[in-house]
Amino acid sequence: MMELTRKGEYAIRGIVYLAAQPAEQVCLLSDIATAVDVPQTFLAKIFQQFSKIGLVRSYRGTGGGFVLGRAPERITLLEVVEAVEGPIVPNRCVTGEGECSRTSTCNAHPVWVNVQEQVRDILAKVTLKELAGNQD
Amino acid sequence: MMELTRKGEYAIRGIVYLAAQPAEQVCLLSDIATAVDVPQTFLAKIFQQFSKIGLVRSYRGTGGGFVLGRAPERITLLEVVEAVEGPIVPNRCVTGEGECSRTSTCNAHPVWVNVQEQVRDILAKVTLKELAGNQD
DNA sequence: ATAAACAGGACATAATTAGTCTTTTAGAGG
DNA sequence: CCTCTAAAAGACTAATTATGTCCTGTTTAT
Ligand code: SF4
Ligand code: SF4
Repeated sequence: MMELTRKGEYAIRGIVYLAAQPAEQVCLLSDIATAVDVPQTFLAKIFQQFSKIGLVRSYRGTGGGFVLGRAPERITLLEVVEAVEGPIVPNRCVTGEGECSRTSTCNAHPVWVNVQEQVRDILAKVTLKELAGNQD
Repeated sequence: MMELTRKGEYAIRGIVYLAAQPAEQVCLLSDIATAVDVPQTFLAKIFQQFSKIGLVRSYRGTGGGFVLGRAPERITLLEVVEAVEGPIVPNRCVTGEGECSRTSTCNAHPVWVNVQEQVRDILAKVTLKELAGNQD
């Protein structure tokens, strides 16, 4: 239960690698994929998602590649995970919608809300700077 | 990410219903399934798993059914969830095995260990007694 | 122009989820 | 002993999700 998918794991590895590079260093997808040991085509999809929401900036053509969208200390693990896995939802009933008719009376519901908050809180407090630290 | 499956949700609903009954009240699977709105054959599988590890006791034949295996205040939500969903593992690397070669140097690893601990802790502090409270 | 590199979409395969169905086993009652 | 009841067990199926690949297009530097 509650397992990060490979996509999520790859996403973290990829962007942490970027965060570990010198600022504004443009990196080739092929280099990142090799370095973090992820299929390049798969990582491409992941970085496209990052790019759309500005977590990374991409440059096409010769000399192109990827650069981190913001300073590493201003990107949290929560953002990275939610970018590719969607919101953290331990049970249907915490999506906000009328997903379960029992929500109003259910004693378990607040527990899941609590789990969601705690997990989000932990991930929100970790930045890419910390994750990229001393990769030497 | 991190979503409880229907099986897990059904498991909780089913055993909470049982916990809400008078002690030693034998309940028919068909009644439980109807009450908590779960396909009976599916719930059967779930209760078989409960039975194997003693969370419930089962009786066959006429007058048979299911009874809670221990007092509701001595069964935690964590036990119930892990019974049907397996251990709570937010990422492969916290299974204990040599699942990822980067574990020893990875800065993200301790974060997942932390997530696991926090979630387990929350679920372990909730008992069936609390979940079954005032179902009137 | 042309080659480098990312973007986007369609596709393929495997694994997991969410069940159903059928047969077997155990117990209660006549 | 016979039969009815109810759970146990295992085989099976359909739908969904995960995990990719492949092909074509677009942008950009030289
Ligand atoms: S925990 Fe309660 S509110 Fe949430 S899905 Fe289950 S029954 Fe519904
Ligand atoms: S978080 Fe780190 S240790 Fe865990 S699987 Fe990912 S790379 Fe490996």
